[in-house]
Amino acid sequence: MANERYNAREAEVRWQKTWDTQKIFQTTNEDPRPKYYVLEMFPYPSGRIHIGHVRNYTMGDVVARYKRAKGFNVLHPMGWDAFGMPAENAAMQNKIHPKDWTYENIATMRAQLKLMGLSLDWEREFATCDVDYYHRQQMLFLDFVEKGLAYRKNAKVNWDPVDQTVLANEQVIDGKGWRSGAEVEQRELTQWFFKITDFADDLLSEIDNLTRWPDKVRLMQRNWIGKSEGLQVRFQLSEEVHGHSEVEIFTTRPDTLFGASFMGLSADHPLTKELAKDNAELAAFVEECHKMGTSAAELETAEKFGFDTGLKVVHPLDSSIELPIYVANFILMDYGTGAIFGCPAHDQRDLDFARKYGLTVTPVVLPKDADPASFTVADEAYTGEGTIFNSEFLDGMSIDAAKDAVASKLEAVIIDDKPQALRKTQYRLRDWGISRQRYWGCPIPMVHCPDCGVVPEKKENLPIKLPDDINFDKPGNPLDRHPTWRDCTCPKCGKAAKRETDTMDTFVDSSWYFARFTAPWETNPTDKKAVDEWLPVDQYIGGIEHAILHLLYSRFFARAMCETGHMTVKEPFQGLFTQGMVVHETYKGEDGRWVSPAEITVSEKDGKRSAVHKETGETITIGSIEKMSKSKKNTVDPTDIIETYGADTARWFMLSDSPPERDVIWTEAGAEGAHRFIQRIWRLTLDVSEFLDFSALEKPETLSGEALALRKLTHKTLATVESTIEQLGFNRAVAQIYQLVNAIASAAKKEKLDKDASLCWVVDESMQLLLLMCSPMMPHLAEECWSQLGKEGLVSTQSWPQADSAMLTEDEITLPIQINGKKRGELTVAADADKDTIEKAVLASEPVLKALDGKAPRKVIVVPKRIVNVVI
RNA sequence: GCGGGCGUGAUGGAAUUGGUAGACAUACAGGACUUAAAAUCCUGAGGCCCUAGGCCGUGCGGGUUCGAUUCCCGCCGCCCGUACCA
Repeated sequence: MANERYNAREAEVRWQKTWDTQKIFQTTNEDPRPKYYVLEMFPYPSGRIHIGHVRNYTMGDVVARYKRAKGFNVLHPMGWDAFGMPAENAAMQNKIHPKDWTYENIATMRAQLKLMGLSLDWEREFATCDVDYYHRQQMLFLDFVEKGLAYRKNAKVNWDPVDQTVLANEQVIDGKGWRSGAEVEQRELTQWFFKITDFADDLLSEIDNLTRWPDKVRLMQRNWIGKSEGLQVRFQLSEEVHGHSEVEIFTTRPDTLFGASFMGLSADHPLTKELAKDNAELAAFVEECHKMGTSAAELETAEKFGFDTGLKVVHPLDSSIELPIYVANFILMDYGTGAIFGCPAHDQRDLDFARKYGLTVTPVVLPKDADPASFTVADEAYTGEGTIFNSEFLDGMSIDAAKDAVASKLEAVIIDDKPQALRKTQYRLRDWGISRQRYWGCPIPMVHCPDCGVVPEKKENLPIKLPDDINFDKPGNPLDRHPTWRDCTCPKCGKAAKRETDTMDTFVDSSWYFARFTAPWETNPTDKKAVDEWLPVDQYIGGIEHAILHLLYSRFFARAMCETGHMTVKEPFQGLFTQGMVVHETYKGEDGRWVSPAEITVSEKDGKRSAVHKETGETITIGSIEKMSKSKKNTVDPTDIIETYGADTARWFMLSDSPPERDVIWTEAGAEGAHRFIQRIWRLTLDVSEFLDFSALEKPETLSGEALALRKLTHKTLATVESTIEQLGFNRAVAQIYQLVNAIASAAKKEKLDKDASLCWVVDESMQLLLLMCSPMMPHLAEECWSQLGKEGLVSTQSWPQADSAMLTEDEITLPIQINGKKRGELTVAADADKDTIEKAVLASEPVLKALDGKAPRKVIVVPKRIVNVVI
């Protein structure tokens, strides 16, 4: 065995330079070969790359390199999702300008990424905070305004009354502002929205065609859009109040109308607002409702409260019944009409509410086999199937029939020239609020003119640049208090006017960057020819946390960009893969402070792992495995890993073991194991280059013994690696490669090779195929070994090899024999043996004869090429 | 609360998608080489029972099936999203 160690640090930089000077990863739009667009979700420039990035970008890089070898013109770009709150937080805490902070981070992270040897086209790089980029985003915004896809309306925000500023949901902790600790209030502001609901139906139905998306993501998007068929019903008030004579509700369960025991209004319902004007108690209740954050999780887990208005509505199907009207904190103004009827027996929230306020609970859906006389609902609402009862003319109907009967009946009732009820399709999806009262985002290019109102800025006046001379000494939006930035002239009448100071949600930036990558130099947002050729992205890779919002917003943007003539592809991502997180153990010192993995040494004794501080010797407690985070200090810096072991080790480890869609635990041992394997391939390469006389190799006519076995294994491995990479099952590809290396290593012994010329040829072929297979995953090592073996050119530019189909078939196969479903033996038969032959052989086999003991089997199940089961 | 997912040896996981559970790797133990260590190579191993051999075993409890890690129902635990974190 050769002893020279592979010097990854030296070799990796050298090969990166070679790829760079030969520009082999730069992509031109004019290339005639079939295109393949592989994209990983671009990073937020938080400061340094983390292992999660390494995992994400390695996966994409394997696909990019593999597809390049397969003959595709591959687009594999990189950029920065560079606007957002952390830059402003850094500005407040460290007195650094958000722009400087961001671009410094980008420089650091770019340098880190370059060490990984990713096959990226860096010529196309941009950051969303580049004026060039947000200039084009402002153009898109104006086009959206023109098409009615952007508009203004009121919406609620989290308001910090002490800091006098709008808070993000994550800045609200237990209902209090994170900085001031003040109780957060809901406030209404006029804000900009994108009309994503215009596309609700298309966004929903096209999910069916996203066959290369994970089912779970498709399901989540369907549920998010939340299409439901229901009935909008007008309930008449028993007496007119403030000019209101009725309240309209939306329900998906009109079949349960006879189980209604109350009506519920949102705290923001127009009637609630009217009533609160001269009802101090109600006004106080509404204010109480507003002392909550705006996030759904918070609203829905909060205890349910109601306020009895004392008003009544008349039951639409039985005028002798009157229902009380409550204002309740769990009814959202955003969904339906902001009013509901409560049927406690068949809705859990309504039931909780009814129990709290002592309202009646009348079941109207009878489960199958239940007794109508005794069926009651206690603490759990019945939401299942059944037959309608306690419901007059609906009794005995199925749920669906009753829904239809109620709809038909109320449609026919005319009040004030309008039917009392309308069948309606409702979506849970709401329009996308994009206004942010922050500095570090894309300015919304609109002007507020005292005479003309809200007017779009002229395109020729774009870009509306962010001013640099700002500070974060005071709370609130620096754009608001900038001495001059707001001042402008009205694009319509030319008089003095003010700029909009809201900036755009950073999700806007990431909703079209994939389109911009196809022609980042273009003066328009897109080069239509380029974008239509490159899109959709063939393989998009990123975290599951983006399953809904980012992906849905991007799908909306593609549609909106189609409507405004910027492209014609409406589904941006044809293939989607969601990778898991990288997690790590946590460590705590004696005083309970978090300690980073770099500060400690872990040892194992008698199966018990313990840790001590490297410098102080202090005992360290090993804690649970958690998502890597700065606050818990359980992060691993990829640059440290690359300096210690090299980029290929980091890449290989991130692909090994864990299925890519699942979380992976970063362990030092795992990294060392990956590194040992890299050294093993290098030693194997040195051995082979020493033992083989490459000039004397000749393809043998026939193969037998170990040479045949190795060649079969090599080609089978090639076929498997190919199919697993196609499925992004990298961990399985890795396991196959381990096995192949074990086999090559045992064949590549000097004494064996000296005796067997055909084995020499097979080993040479196996090594070449091995390196080609490894190249997408460990590209630097593959180059180094390729050149060590004296092969021509760069591995990175070789074509993907084709497996020899003659090597993939077996003459004989071994079938497991089961008796009563348990494995009791094996049977070797010809691969093409038919059922009868197998059955006869099985019945004559030793374990079966023994188990049957002269009796006849009850049943024999033969699954060709799989298994035989004898039932006794 | 709601929506989605995951759970297999000491550990990461594999299992041709209903057909031999534990491939491959990590950690561990023993051996070889070495003055020694590292590296490397070889060997062992799911648990239990005294062996032949057998029993148990894929979070827990049920079900469907000749056969279930895989499908169905109900629990438990953890994770993601929940519209202003990105």
